[in-house]
Amino acid sequence: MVVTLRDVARAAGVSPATASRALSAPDLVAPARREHVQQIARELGYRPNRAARELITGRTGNLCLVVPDLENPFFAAVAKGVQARARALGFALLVADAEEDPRLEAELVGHLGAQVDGVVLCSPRMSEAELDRLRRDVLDRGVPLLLVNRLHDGLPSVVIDNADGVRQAVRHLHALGHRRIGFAGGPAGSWSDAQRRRGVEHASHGLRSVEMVDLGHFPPVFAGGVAAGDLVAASGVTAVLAHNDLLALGILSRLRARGIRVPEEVSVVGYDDIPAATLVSPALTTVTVPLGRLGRAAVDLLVETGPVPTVAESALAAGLGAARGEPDDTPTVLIGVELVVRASTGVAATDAR
Amino acid sequence: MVVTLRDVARAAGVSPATASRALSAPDLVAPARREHVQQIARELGYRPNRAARELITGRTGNLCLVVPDLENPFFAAVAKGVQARARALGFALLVADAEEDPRLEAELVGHLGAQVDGVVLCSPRMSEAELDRLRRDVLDRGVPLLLVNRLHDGLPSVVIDNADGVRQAVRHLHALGHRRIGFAGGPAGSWSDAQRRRGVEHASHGLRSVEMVDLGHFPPVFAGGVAAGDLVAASGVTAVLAHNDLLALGILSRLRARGIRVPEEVSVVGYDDIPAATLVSPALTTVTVPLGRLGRAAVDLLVETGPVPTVAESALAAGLGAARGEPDDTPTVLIGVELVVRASTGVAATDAR
DNA sequence: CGACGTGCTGCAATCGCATTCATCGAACGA
DNA sequence: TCGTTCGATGAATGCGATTGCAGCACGTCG
Repeated sequence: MVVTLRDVARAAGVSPATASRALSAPDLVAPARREHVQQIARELGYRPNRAARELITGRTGNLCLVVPDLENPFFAAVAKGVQARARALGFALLVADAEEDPRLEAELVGHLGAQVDGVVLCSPRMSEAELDRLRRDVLDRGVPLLLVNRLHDGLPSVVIDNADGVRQAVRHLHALGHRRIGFAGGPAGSWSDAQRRRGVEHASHGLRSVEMVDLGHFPPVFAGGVAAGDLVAASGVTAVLAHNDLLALGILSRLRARGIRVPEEVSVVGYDDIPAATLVSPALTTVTVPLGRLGRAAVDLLVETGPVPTVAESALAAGLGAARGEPDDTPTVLIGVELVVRASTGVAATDAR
Repeated sequence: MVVTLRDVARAAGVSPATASRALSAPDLVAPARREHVQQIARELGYRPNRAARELITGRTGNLCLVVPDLENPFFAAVAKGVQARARALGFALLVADAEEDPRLEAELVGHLGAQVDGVVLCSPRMSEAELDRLRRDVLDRGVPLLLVNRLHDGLPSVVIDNADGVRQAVRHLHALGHRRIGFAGGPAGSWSDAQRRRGVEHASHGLRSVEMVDLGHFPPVFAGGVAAGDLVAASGVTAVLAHNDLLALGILSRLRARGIRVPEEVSVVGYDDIPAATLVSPALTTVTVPLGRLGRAAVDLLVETGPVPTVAESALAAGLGAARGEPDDTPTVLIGVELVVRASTGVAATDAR
């Protein structure tokens, strides 16, 4: 029924050991014999049993991705990149949707971490404490864990260059003559919100006479943007930078519904460049984040990081430092971003509004 | 380091056999002892090794989902539903993105099928022949395979009630006074295009004096809709029904760009109700497909179908018929749909255009 | 000509768990 | 009281692949 290694070995007239080596450690077998075994294996349609292999090698050939919401285009794009690179490297990908619940995220990492060779975690809102618990788990179990778009001591990560993205956006608006610029932030607990907020401050310091107006925190969804839109209108800014595109689209929609013209009266800039950004009119000026590349980079870094030394080994290697959770040099990849100017930004209105 | 069943057994003072039974066949062990073992297992943080269990039971605890494009909101929504239900049933989910390539889809099903307990396949464009090859593979290997939104003899499937969706849309337009209605179809090879096209014909037969105008086949993306938009304008229809929302959004955008007002001059109806449908203005009237429910239903049906009898067994059971690939009664679930009326449809223009 | 690599190959021991089969004691009926 | 049955338990086996170790043949060098 199903072809096993013994079948191949028998058919090729060698021992199972040799057959195994011919297929997965070719240098150890004499060339002629090696070819022969491989040929037989091909003919018989032999497929190594992954469970058996995993049992003895400890490697599963699977990676795992945990995201808050698969339907969110941001994470969908990351997932696509992760999936592509994983497959290219010969891994299958387990995907888990945590339904926006940080506790569930942690649980999923715990459960799935046991059956994979590495975990990519997108968790903008998990608490630092929880994250630290996961990090310790990782040290215990030797399953590498990588963070997307978030930094944490002791965990490798791939992050977006938010400071630069925000800087580009602010400079763009400044160049168009905007001097009072609103910032519609993301959720208060979100790591990337904190990042971008800091980026905004930093960017505005470098420019003359720019005043940034903090419009507050909003849920990073369309409805959040609708609420934000009214604040934009009331604040008297001539431009607004939103935490992400969905928020920006909500703002756009609300402004238009209230008869405020975009970009003539107010310019709007988003972040992420999700597909819908080009489907609306005016098309959204936004910061495009190469999410596919981000996902691929995540897998590369994860695999390159390799099996994590167990807690005992790492304690030996690093003295007590590592065991006590002190920051060490964990690899981080920075993903560059680019502003794409579309129709939602324009020259600032000259008359005082 | 890692707790094994032997450790639990030793700590509980029983044999590994009893420990195993206490945890996975509780009725076979005396209540007191059972509790005790379970308690110990909990204290030690015992986790059964999935590879070992798989090796002996043949069950992996994983399901697999193959989709053409994870970033497509349609498939993202299905994936979310599949994922949720799979987890609820104790399965992990392997997700594979086939990059819109039917050949890759088949290959993925082949590879991943070997390491899962069931496969959910979304493949609108795979050829019938290829599909049939997969079906035969399934019989060989005993891995259940389920089709989403497509029918094929011998394979269970979950399909959308396209005929009804189209009927609702056409009746809606008819009620608004439209008499010449355009249909912008999907890709020529697509199964659901054929379905909807048939639905259109059928629906229009039931109504007096409705003329359906076939505008042709279009790639089911925004750009396809832009092209379709011009055909809509040239065809003199007062309403158009698009194969899916992306297409409809493209049409909407093109019509507006050409100064044709929606819905005053032309009404537009989409299909699928993707998130972006509510983000544009006018918001898109469309047929909402409960994709999450579809995904969940798919998993339920897949699991319920259970392990497929091997080819030998089924041949015995069904005589030569099954082996010769004759149609048998494979279970099919029909997912109902609903028209949601938004702002892109209105009363037909009374003046001849 | 003998000792010692060197290069391949096979034996056998895992890996962690489920499951079959035999055993043993208790409970029950006669 | 004894035989029988049944329920609970443990010892042993095997799932399929990998791998340390030993053995074998051959070549080389002293």
